[in-house]
Amino acid sequence: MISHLTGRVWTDDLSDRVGERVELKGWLHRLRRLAGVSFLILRDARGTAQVVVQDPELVERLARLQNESVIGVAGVVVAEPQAPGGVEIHDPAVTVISEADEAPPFDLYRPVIKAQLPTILDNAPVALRHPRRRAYFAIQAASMAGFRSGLHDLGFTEIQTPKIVGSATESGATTFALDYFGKTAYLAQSPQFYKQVMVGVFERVYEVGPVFRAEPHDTARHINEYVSLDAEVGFIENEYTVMAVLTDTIASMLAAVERDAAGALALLGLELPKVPQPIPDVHFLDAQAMITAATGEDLSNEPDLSPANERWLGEWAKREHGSDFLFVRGFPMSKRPFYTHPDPERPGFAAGFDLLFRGMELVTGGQRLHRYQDYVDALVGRGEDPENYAAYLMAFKHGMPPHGGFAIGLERWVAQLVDAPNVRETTLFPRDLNRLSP
RNA sequence: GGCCCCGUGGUGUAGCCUGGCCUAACACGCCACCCUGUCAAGGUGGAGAUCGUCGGUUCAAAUCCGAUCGGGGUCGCCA
Repeated sequence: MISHLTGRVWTDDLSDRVGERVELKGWLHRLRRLAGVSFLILRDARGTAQVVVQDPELVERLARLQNESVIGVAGVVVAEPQAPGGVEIHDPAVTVISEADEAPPFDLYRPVIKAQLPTILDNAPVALRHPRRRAYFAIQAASMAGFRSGLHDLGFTEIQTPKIVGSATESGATTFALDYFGKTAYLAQSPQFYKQVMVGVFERVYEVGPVFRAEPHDTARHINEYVSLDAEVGFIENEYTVMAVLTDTIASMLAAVERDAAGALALLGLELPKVPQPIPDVHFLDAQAMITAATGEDLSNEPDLSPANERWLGEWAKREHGSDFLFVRGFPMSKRPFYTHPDPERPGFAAGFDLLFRGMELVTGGQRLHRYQDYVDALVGRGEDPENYAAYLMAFKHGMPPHGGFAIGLERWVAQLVDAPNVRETTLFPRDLNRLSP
């Protein structure tokens, strides 16, 4: 069976095979009929190839096929300056592997799909075949690979933690409840507790997996199921250790995108951002003060940054530091979850950070509490019963080092990277308030 | 969830404010034919929508009003 795969020639290999007779397989991207010659554009997972068809009978056969029919083309690779990419297939024999029943709802062979986002999403199984859309997900795949390899190289171990959990983890964030053999269970909104527990095992762990948020938000940057790139590391000095790991990780992701998704970058005409060493950082209070000084907006009672504030800071970082990235440290403890470690020098503020990427919150991270008694105090202080967190707290009762970590929103990362105005564009099959299918 | 906006053939739009000439227009796709090299090909012709749904106003509604369903933007919140 493997020989069927290894014998396959991809469209992006043709320039190395001039003069050879090869067999391509793929989709009928477009047939351009002219009087004396016709051009069949075949698309496979790697790109497209131009096939020159002169036999009138073959043209007639092809003309009866709808676009997206699956075909095999055997022919000779010829160097031809007039052809897109400099090579084309001559003297073709075409086999129809699987005929498409209908024309696609929109043209896949145009530079961009001319349809609105809801139409594109409703037709995702076809829309994703468009080279530009496919490029987004090639970048996504490369980003995940870079996240994994970067952390692996730093001695991290990949883990997989349960997505069906018995109790709503972080109070506040809304969870999806489900029936679990007659008991109520929840879809995990974060691997937070488990990855911390696993620091007691591997010291350095990461996870790539889905998280579920039942918040009824309906914005261009929220979806209800997304991929979280999580990491957690033990024996840190403070949040700056975590920020350094994150900075390395982002750099690894970008390096992987540059290496593995070069074709996608070229197609999209993208320039990758540089990761400054170190990424500039600003304290929450200083950030607010700058915004107030610049805009006159009174933020003195705001415990958080608004999307508009984040955009302002993104522009500031670009202007003042030439950076697409900016750390904002020291958010008020009141807005952070109970496991957050306070800044020893400013106890009302967290030893944690958000990473803004081009003016959007991309990552949240920081140092966590690590002493059992601190957890009990934090929970009681928030009116929660530590008993409800017994399994989680067991790790701390039995000794945990100072540790911290972060979580990157994968779809947001790609959306910012490719300058997509809506995170749904960089989600294969987005789940939101109104969309459960496809 | 609050506020704002939108809903016209397969797709994207025009028309709506200033009801009637709309038996609804344009572009792309689709179908037919033409054109020795296209590459978002080009040309000619054709099919395809009773204008989200329900109700109201009016001699007359895609166009005005109400309800309802669907969608978009923004804010809260977050990744």
